[in-house]
Amino acid sequence: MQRQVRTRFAPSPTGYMHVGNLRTALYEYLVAKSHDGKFILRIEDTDQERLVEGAVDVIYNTLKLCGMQHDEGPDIGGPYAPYVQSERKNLYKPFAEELVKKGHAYYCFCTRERLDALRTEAEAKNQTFMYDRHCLKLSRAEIDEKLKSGVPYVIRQKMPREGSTTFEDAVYGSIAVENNMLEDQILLKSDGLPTYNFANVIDDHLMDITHVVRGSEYLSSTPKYNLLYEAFGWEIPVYIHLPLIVKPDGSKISKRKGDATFEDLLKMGYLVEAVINFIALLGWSPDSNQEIFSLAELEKAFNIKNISKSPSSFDMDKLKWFNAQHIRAMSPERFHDLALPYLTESITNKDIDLRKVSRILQARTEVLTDIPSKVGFFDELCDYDLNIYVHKKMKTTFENSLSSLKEALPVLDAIDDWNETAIHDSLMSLIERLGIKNGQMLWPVRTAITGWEVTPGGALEIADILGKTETIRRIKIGIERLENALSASR
RNA sequence: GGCCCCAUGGUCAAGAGGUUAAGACACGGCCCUUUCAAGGCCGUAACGGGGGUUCGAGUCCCCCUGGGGUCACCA
Repeated sequence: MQRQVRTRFAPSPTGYMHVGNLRTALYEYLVAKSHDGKFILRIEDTDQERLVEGAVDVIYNTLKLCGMQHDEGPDIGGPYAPYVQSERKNLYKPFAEELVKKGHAYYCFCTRERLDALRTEAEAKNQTFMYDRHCLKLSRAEIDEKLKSGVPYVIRQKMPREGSTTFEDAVYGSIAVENNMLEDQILLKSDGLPTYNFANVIDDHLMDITHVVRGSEYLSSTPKYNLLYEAFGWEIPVYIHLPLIVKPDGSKISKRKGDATFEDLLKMGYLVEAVINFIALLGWSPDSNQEIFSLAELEKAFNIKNISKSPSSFDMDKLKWFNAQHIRAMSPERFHDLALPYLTESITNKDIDLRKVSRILQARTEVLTDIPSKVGFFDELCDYDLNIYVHKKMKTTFENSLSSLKEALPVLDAIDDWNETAIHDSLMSLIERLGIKNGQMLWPVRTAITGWEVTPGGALEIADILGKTETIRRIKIGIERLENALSASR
């Protein structure tokens, strides 16, 4: 019996969720769920200078919205509580001290000033700065003395000087790094809190995390973590480093550069499930050619071996397509619920049946925010350029448009039970009787009742939605305007 | 710059030595059609370069080039 798979999403509360982070969360969730494992949420807030109010709620909301319910976390507790690093603050120091005793770490009393000076100096010489191990040379007595007199200190990891460290990654394979490239990184900060680099190892071990999933930007610091696990004699987790999601220009998606966050995408009219579907396929591909996935389907299809190594770029066109696919696939009821707030932005006329508008819109909507600009003509008929009556392919002119409208008027007026079928039947038999092409009747009618060159839906659907009175009124306006134009030109 | 990673059409990507090098987005065309969509059909378009290994290389090795990541008392 193997250990139960446990993954963890360990964001720092920054107040927003960018898509790279969200994808990491998704893959962590999928790795766990595809193995019947547990998905844990842990908040990494050891940077006291970057605390953001309400930021943790953003994380909860996002996971909830996406349907990636965590099995353990700060809000719901669990056997490894607490799940917030700042609430675990007292737990890390003894581990750091243990490392000092074992000779894998040491106290460092260097001031920031000294470090900064060293760094500046190195930069001036165009060298890579690396801590000079100044405090490693301190004697036992000197250390005790400084400790006793309360000199601020940090604890640094002592890296081996020789040899190399190798680690295995489930997607990148075996990676080796020369130990002399590893800096004696800080484990415990002078405020007593651990750095991410330390806390993450301690917590992953304490919380029994079996698979560490994170972005490939952590690849280069992973050897240091391995050394830590080894120093403690702990079992090393499976590492799953994910290729980066980059922008179309190839650069990293970064916070603070105005790149769209998950929240932004929702505001832009994208669906949660479309975003999830899209990012699931950025860096992973299924065994089949299937492209449209629900979260539940992803849980079944996901596997670690199909994660790719190369970075992929976030293509809004493709996202838009996924969004359109999900919109088309949903029930008319759900689409209507989603569309409603956008519809009411440009339709205030209470006589318009918004449910019917939704129906003609569903196949024509790629993002929800497209909606308001598509339906304004329902609300009121604006002034329009008469030239739109003239359509080459429909073979329409001012003259035959006018005559079609005049013919249509009494026929429509005669309909008692105004509905799409009745309108259809009346107009179609009229067309047959007149012996003209459908377009020669329907194009002018649609033009007259909308005033727009392009509309969602055709003459019949729109006439039905507008209602008899309004349809007739608009056709009369069309007739009048066309007559005026024709008599003026004579 | 040091170290690490990556490299198939514009984009996402299949491909695990022998394929006419899938599929999708975007783009173009055609069909359907009362506009626009949706849908259907068709098309343009790729293995970065050079050396090896092999009967045979997109697939394996090396070099180059290009791109990215990382070098904090941030995570």
